[in-house]
Amino acid sequence: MGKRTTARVLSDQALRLVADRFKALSEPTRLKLLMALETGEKTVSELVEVAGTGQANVSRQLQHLAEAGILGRRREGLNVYYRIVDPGVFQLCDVVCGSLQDYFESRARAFGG
Amino acid sequence: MGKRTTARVLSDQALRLVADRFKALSEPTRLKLLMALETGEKTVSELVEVAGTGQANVSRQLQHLAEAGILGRRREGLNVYYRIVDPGVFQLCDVVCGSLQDYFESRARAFGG
DNA sequence: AGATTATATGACCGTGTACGCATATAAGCA
DNA sequence: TGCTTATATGCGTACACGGTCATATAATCT
Repeated sequence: MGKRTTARVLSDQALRLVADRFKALSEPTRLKLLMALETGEKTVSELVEVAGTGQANVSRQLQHLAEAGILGRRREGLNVYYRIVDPGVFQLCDVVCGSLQDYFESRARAFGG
Repeated sequence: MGKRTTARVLSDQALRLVADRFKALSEPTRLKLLMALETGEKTVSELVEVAGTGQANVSRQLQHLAEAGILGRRREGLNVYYRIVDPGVFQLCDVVCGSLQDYFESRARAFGG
């Protein structure tokens, strides 16, 4: 699987969409919420416990992720349950974690690790 | 490959690193530069042609990507060549593109596509 | 109806950053 | 030494956005 010889071509509009997807994952708070949701749907209150920030902010970040097409929303009485609807998210995290591991391991070796 | 039953656990520091990686990919200009580099290393001038923005900005965005560990830098005379050093980048783009495709296709079906 | 609980939203502040303009640095050549 | 070209950087501006506080909305119960 070498380098491409033909350029990947995406319209500016498509590029904007891809960039927005990445932007949705570019904040620790949102990543923390996603990790908490990996084991199943949770209410906003439950997520506030985990997030380490206020309820208003959690509500906003959840909305952000929902608008990005990553989360789904379901009301049940007083509670609102959020859940992951885009299965690709954790694949992305795995790839990034792998890259970071490679990155730091190579630097560790550079110092005689 | 179903849902995890045990929570993914990443320290706040690790979360920051992952978020920063995603942030590096969260701008159309930077994505455009990466796509242009997929077929091989290029000089800043060549990249300015593609980017649709000024030389100063291109230089900055390249630096941003280099500091994120995604690009490498090599000087040769007057020119500076940038190249991809993190092979995971395009895997990430592919996953995102796949997710977006699923997303819009499901919405297309909702309108009788 | 009113009281209570869960969630969302308006207003605001501070910070980060993309971009453009001008200028500085680096490298090669006369 | 200048002169030219390629790249980087300081500065200013505009804007987006995370976070907090206070308040609004939604739903349930008495």
